[in-house]
Amino acid sequence: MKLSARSRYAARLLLSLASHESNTPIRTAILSEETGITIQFIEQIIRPLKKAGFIKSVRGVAGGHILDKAPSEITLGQIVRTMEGAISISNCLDCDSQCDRSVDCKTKKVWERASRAMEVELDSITLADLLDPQDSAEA
Amino acid sequence: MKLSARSRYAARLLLSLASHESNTPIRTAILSEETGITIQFIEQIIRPLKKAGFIKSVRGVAGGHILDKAPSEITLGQIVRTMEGAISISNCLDCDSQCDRSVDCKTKKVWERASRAMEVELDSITLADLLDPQDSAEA
DNA sequence: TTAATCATGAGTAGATTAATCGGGTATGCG
DNA sequence: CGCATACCCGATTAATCTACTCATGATTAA
Repeated sequence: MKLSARSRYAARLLLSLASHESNTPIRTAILSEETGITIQFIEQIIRPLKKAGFIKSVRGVAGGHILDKAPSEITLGQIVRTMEGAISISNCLDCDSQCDRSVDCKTKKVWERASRAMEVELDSITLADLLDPQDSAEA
Repeated sequence: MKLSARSRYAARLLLSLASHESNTPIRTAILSEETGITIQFIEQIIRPLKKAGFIKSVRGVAGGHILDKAPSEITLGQIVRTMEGAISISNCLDCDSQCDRSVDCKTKKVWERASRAMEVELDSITLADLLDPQDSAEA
C-alpha cells in the first residue's frame, strides 16, 4: 500500500520548484541538490510531469525547469494521479477490472470507499498550502 | 499504492467465514471454493489472522476455522493493519523513519493526512456492514 | 491406527521497481 | 562555425518484493 518513489519524488520536485519565487528556470543539478534525488532519476520523473503540464523546460545554456502553473492550482491528488495512473488501493478498481467476482463483490466496495477518501484528502491540498509556513491549519 | 493480495484475501476469507451463520468450523477446502484462493495460500493468510484473534481453528476430523469475534466487532481497518503492518502510503511514516529530511518534511505531512483519511474510512466499516444486504447506506 | 485436517518453515518463479547508461538534441556565445 | 551547457529519451540492469508452492509435521476423532 505504498506510493512509488516516483510519486513521492514528483511531489518533492514540484515543491522545490514552487519554492523558487523567481521566474528563471532551475537546473536539474540544483533540483538534485535540493531534493537528494539523482540527476538522471529526476530527468525520468520530470517527463510525465511535463506531459501533464506542470512543468515547462528551457534547453541550452541558462536553461532549466520552471513551474507552468500556479502552486495554488496544483493539488497533490493531481500529482499522484499523474505518477500512479489512478488513486486506488486495489487493481480491481482500475479501468475495466478483470476480476470475475466484481459484479457483486462486497470487498471491492470497501476498497473503493477507502481509495476515494484518500483521493479527496489529496485533492484538498495544493503546493501553495505546503509552501505556507503555517503548519497545515486543518490537519 | 496497492494493497497486497494478502490483505484483500484476508478480507474475503473473514467475510466468507462471517457469512456462515452456523457455529461449526469451516474447512479450508470450503473456504477455497468460496473465495477462489488456493488452499495452501489460505493456510498462509490465516496464520496472522489467528494470531490477531479473528479466527479460531479446530484440528482433526470435522475441524476447520471459525470466527472468534462478532462480525460487528471486526473492522476492515483492523484486518488491513493485521496484514500490512500499518495503514500508511509512505515508508517514512512507519515506526522510526530513517529519512534524514523527516524533521520538517512538508510532503511527509501530506502522506500522513492521506493515510489517516483512508484509515478512518476503513475503521468505519465492519464485516457486519458488508453482510447486510442493503447496499452500503452511507457510501 | 488410520484418515482427516490444520500448522509451518523453507523455497521459487515471475513481476515490479528504482536507478543507471549511453547516447541524442536544442540553445547561446564567441 | 565550434563548443559548452543543459535538457531529452529509449533501453537496461540489479535488487527487491510478492504471490504462491512444497514438503513435512502435529492433532484429533472414529
